Amino acid sequence: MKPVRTRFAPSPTGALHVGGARTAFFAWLLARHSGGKFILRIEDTDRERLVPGAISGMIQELKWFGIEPDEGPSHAELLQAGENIEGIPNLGGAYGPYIQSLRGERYRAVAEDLIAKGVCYRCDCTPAMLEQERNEQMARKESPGYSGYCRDRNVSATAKHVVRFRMPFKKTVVLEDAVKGRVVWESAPLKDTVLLKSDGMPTYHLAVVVDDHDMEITHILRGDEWLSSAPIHVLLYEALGWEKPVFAHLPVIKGPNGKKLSKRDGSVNTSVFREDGYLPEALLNFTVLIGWSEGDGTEQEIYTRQDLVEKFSIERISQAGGIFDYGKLAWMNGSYIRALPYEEFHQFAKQRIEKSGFTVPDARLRAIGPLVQERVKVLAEISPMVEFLAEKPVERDLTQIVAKDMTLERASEVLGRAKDLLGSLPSFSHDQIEGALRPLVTEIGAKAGSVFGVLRIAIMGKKVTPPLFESLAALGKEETMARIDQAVPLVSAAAAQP
RNA sequence: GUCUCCAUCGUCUAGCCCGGUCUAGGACACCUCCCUUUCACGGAGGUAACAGGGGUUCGAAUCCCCUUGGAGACGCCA
Repeated sequence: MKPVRTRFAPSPTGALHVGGARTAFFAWLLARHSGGKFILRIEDTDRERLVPGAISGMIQELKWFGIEPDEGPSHAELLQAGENIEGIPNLGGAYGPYIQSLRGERYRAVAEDLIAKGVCYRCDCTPAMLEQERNEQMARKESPGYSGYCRDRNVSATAKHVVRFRMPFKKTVVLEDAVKGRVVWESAPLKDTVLLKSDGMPTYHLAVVVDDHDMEITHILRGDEWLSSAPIHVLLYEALGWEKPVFAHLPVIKGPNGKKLSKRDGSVNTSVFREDGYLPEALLNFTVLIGWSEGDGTEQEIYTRQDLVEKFSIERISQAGGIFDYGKLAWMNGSYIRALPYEEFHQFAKQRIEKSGFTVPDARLRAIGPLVQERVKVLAEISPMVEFLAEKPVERDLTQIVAKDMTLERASEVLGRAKDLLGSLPSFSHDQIEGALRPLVTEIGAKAGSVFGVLRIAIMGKKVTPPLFESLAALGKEETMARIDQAVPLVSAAAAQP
């Protein structure tokens, strides 16, 4: 049994997408599960769509998820490709370079070999010719594809040309896919695909086959969208006399509308989820569960990275695509946040507050933090929830005070009484505050929610806040009294309005 | 248009390969109730699915065929 080697092979045309991330997770999980290697390879053969910084970005995003490839672009390679290496691990490995644009010679050599074998041929048709051909085919309602005009023209190697695969006229191509099962194609409609572009760069089809072979990849895990070009790859392996790796085509992740997940559906880039305050463990857990299930009858939904590594298997990958349910992700993320040791949550809270541009004394935050921790689903919700602790003026929407059993007049009374009650407290603990305020409810004769609601608005400026007594205790007596004093005239004035 | 893949609650899925134990299980969401100072958390219930039609069989969510629906591919993009 050969040691397992899997790879994630993104093209650096943008940021890491959750779909791509899940492909990476599956490949990484399989490698870790079987004690094999996980390789990162960059497929940057399209010079036009290349986005500077994308390679470093990919590596950083994977790192955020706690995934560091066993092999991948070294610093030297990154530099050659014009990438930044600051804060980027120096991967490297025995099968490099791991950036395809650095391996051009190898592909060209294989292409020459293929031409010599008669499997491929040179073609000098211009893009304009091809487009016209395609349009005519479409007009005739035929399936579009290259006619094979240059097949036997022996186009000179010195002319500007591409190299095409000579698709057999009649051949049955069979792929035993690890998730889809046996898939069969007839070669005829497959057409003569370009393998080497006129700029000397390989297309995906050539590069992927050559690299997976050269890098001794044993399992190709990739998105469903590649299934239709798999027969080309199978034929290439056969023509080259190379042993095929295991293919596993992963079910797609769809948006809520059932179509391919796109920015319109919500966040798609992992960096955006990070900024919103999703935890990497939660996002990983969630995405892995789209298209994979343990399936032993347990009701488990929350899996640690280690659980996943132990339990993952290619056999349990499902065939049908799944919709990315943002709501369920939010639930799961909240569950991960609640499970955090408080100190960790505290640090996250401090970072978030700092980013929001206000300051909260650490003692105040610490007093209320645990209550906030069980209330947020994403880290971004922390700041608005603790903003009342900041040393800055409170903005109050007094209209929110009014309820079925609460008027502004009565609110004035509530505030006046609360001021007396709280003001005479020797210490400002949760119990003391509750002891003082509880009797006020019966005294006023309104629902507890309404009475305490008045205090929430007056002191914290919001109707929905962490629990009142804890909040006041966190604020401290001095600040609480000051805020009541500020609110009293405002409420009286509002009550006096017609 | 051609090719390929897919099809269990609204969503993620278990069950399907090895038909009976499935009056189809879990989770998210939703609804009700409990807890309760708001919001959450937690707890107890509830609504909700085998796409349709034919076979095969004593028996089908499970096997076969067809239909329908959905998705992807058909580029000197990956």
